[in-house]
Amino acid sequence: MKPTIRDVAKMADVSISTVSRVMNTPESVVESKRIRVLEAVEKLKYQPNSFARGLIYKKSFTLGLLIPDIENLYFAGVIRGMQDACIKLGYSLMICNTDRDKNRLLSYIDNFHEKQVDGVVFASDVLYPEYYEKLVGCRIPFVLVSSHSDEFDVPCVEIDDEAAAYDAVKFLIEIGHQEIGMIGFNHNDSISGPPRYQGFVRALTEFGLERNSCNIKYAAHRFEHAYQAAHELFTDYPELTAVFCVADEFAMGTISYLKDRGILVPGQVSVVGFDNIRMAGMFVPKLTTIAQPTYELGYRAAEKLHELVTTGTVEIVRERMNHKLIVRESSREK
Amino acid sequence: MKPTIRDVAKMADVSISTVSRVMNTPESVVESKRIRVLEAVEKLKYQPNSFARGLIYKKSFTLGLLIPDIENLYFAGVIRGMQDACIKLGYSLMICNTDRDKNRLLSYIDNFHEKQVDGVVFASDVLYPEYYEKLVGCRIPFVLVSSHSDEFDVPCVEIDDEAAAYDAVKFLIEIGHQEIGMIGFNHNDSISGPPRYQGFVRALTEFGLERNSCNIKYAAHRFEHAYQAAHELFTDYPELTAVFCVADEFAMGTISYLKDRGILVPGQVSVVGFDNIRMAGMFVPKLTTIAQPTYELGYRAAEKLHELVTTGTVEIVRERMNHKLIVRESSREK
DNA sequence: TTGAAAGCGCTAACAG
DNA sequence: CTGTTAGCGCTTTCAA
Repeated sequence: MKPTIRDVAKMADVSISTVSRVMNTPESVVESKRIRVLEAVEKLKYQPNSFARGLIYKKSFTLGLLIPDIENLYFAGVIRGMQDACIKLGYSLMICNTDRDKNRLLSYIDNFHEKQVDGVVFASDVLYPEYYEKLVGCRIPFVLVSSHSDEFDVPCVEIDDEAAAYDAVKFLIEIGHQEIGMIGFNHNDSISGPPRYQGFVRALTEFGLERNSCNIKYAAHRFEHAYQAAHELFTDYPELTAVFCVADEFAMGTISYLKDRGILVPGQVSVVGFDNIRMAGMFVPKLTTIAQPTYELGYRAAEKLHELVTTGTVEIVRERMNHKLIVRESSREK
Repeated sequence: MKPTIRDVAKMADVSISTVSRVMNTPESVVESKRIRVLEAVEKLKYQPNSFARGLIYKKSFTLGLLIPDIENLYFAGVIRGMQDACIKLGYSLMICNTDRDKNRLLSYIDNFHEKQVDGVVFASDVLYPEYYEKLVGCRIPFVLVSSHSDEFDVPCVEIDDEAAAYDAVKFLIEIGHQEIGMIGFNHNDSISGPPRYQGFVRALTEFGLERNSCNIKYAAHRFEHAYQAAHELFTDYPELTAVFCVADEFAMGTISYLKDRGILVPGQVSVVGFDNIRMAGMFVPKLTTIAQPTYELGYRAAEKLHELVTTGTVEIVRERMNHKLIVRESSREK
């Protein structure tokens, strides 16, 4: 049996209130007793029971994180950032991978509710009304990371997807490409799909390249789909010399396809990715891409959630972080 | 305020015990009351407070998972498997990423202790005596995944690293390679380092190629280190036509290096990896590698831990799962 | 500065 | 079948 406060009290020959005091406000206990208690705590390896504490404080000091796909390296950074912030704030973290399954996500919320998490971070997916209502119904405060909601007024932290996509495409144009394609996220089940598409179109328009704005194929989230999308893209538009991919995985899938077709990257076609996942620098060729500050995104999201949980509100509802173009080997001047 | 059992009881006009019964043994309550209670539960979105429950059951129905590096895709599979097993078993999962930091790991154990997790899975790292003692001191049952301990008698589930490495090297030899090198894990801070090295040597010896057994460089866990190790390996042994890498990341780093040196893979040098992470099939060239059943490893580890937690012991202490050689494009006959 | 006692929300034994 | 009640381990008044 784990030792309880009573065991410690007995061993130190004091009352349980005294033990409780040394655990919480040690300065309010005379040194002699405090030392005895501390010794007993040490000897028994006593840890206050967090159930009993939770019952009283009505707080679990635990945060939840909902991510769509743990096999996507993008989230590893977010998790690390959130985890570090949690340590700093004295919270534990409960990470749940939904595999983009609605029911699974809903049942994780039930879980969070039951376990009384103090708040949850919802990552990088669209916040369907069902999710919103469930979270609100369970009275669980939450924030979004790499996502936002036009429909509901939910705090979030993300980058400016439109501007980032614009920068990527503008770069391609500035190094001389005139025939540019894109491999994007489906608009209906993705939050960053539309803004990245708009950024693509804006850059094109600005440089008088509107005719390119239909050179698009869509893929789900994995490189296999991007491989297929690249096939469709180059079948329909064989003249392309550059493609903007809204994810590094897509860029890898595209390059993989091009390689199988015998098309050189960046020799014949330039490819730029998005996210700057860790592998981007290891791919052959190394990826030119838009870097997202994933670690900081996660860190800020946790801080923001903490702010929401403790004060009941947040200063800035919609927070933006900076992206950055990183030029490596997968792109070349035309 | 979250509703309590009392609120439900009042609304349904029954006693709190009746509410408790419909939550736990519904068949022991007459239908009329049961329905009233269920309606009240629904209306109030009542969830039994898990602190109160935990206090009584002395169980948190939560398992902990300690992983060394969440940015390593190898663990994504393990996590998914464990998560699915947890859902099946009615447990929650608390994932902690140690970043291979001893103090961080130790403090996560404190955390687990405080949060009263019912057990923990320790992944893929060496179980130092400090860790073992702490876990035992906190009376937390635990199992190892992709790891084992010679020193302590701890249940574990892993593959046969020696045999897997042997298979990889044997494959290289059988397709005609005579000059083979290896990029391995350092032996002192890695659990699979020694057996994979032994498998390498055994295959070499069996085919009369012992002279190759010193063609080894070591790397830490990231591809950058493997890139460097590959540089050293080919500087010392330029005659090599094949290299066995103990991780897919190492294979990618090696290929990346070779590419930068202008050496063709698999044209001039064959490379085989280990793990079969998801990206292995997307790399250029696609990786020949040893596949580990990561999902199953995680799943079994959770089941095993559950067995340990509920029965106090496990049937099989050291459990082995099967690996499999997957031949793709990074290797070629000599 | 310290101890006794109430009570957080729930389950389970006990009576009825 | 159902209600009353005694704790689970802890924090926090309230007195002393």
